Amino acid sequence: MERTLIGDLGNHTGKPVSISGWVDVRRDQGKMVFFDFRDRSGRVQGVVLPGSSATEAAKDIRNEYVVRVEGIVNKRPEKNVQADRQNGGIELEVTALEILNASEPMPFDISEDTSGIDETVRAQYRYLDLRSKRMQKNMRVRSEFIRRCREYLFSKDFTEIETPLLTESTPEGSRDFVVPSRLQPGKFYALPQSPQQYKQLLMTAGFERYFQIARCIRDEDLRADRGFEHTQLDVEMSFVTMEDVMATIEHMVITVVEAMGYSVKEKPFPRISYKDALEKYGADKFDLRTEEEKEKGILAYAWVVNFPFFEKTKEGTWTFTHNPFSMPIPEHLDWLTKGEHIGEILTTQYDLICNGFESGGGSIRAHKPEILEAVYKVMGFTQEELTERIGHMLRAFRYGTPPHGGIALGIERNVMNLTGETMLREVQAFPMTRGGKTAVMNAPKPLEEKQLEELHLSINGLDAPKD
RNA sequence: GCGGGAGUAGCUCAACUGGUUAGAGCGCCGCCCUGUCACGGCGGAGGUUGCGGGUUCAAGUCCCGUCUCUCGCGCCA
Repeated sequence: MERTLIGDLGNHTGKPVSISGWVDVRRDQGKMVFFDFRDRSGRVQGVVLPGSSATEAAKDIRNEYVVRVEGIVNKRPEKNVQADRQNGGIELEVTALEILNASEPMPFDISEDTSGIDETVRAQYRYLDLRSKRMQKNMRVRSEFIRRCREYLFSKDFTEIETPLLTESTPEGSRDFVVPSRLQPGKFYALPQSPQQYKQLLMTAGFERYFQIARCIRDEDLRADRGFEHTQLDVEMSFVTMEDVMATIEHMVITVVEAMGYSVKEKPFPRISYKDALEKYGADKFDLRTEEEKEKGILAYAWVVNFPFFEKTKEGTWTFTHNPFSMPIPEHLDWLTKGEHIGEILTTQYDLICNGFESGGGSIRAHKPEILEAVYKVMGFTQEELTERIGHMLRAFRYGTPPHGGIALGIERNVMNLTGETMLREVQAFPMTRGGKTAVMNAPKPLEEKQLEELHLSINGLDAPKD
């Protein structure tokens, strides 16, 4: 018999069906045994009546066993109807029970919110943690958010393009994760901190509208809302102004979150300058919701603009505040190329704020070599240094690179706002611990001697603990 | 790298100023139960108190070291 999803059983009243799934809970009454069966679509109560051919099997079955069940969908007797529950008006009269796989007792209770369970235990059994209702919901919200963004961007003629994971170190970025090269002894790849340079090169390549669900990897210490790996919705567009990018993204975000059933506090999104934000809220991130709106799960977006391009370092030299590949606002372009009023130059950067988090950020980019060069010269790079670091970008800009700009939205930050989670790990399937240990698997680990040899590496007296 | 919190049964926690055999709830195992829905009742098993030293007649408790988890700071174009 063909499998019916539990969520669809209501359409099969009075008929024989077969379902497959997990035993959510067993309630053994002696002569009668009740089960709640669960699959991806929901739950239903099963009854094994006295004298049923399934009675013997029912005695062996425990919670979280995987079973195939045959039975008849019956309407519940009036007094047993559970109106507030899925399938509360029906139950499955079990005629056959097949154990597809047994299960040991759960190491912790997955029938309720697991956020109180020790993180080490949750990480070790992440596949069980993910069975819990809240984690299932978080992963599904994440999937739907990504799906709807994709659909929106496809509808606006964007092309989805993947960029390399094995690449070159980012100039002046955060610390790189590096991968030793086997074919080029003593040389290393860096994992991307973002697809920034590649997506600009895709504008040179003439795609005009690009996006990618891009993994970004940075070797900086972890926080509740920050991991080694995160995913961003990376977007870049040609022939656009700040207004064009902001309008596109604003419309996408509103379309996506409203389709998911959320309410947006203010449309169009309010805008505030960096200077005013600091004066008004004391930070460039702020929460515009009232207490009541927080409870209702309303999303309060805002744009922050007019950031300074440069700031002084501790050593007294200049560095960029957001992105060295950005363009200054048009009125300040002259200052940049002449190297004047450095501290007063404003960048085309726009940050999207939502409920107190930075939801995304982007800018109009430098698309002419002399502008990018000017930025690096302000930061004290010599001609040789900047040729070494960004020569490939300067060259590309000499071959008809169109004016362009873009943005990146942090997927986890956005899903956190949608689900009300405050921990990054709660919206990632297999997150790391704060000490950098992977969920379930035991990475990082020492390499085998043979692997080290192939990579032309030695542990060189490095104290590598043996597991 | 720095500072705070935590580590006791499978899970969540308790155990006073150091003092009987380290307890409870849930879970687990066994028996009973024909309408339960977090079913219920009775009984039972389960502990290297993270690890290693030290002080003491006596350490879960005090001291030193160490590991792990976690929150924050530094860091994070």
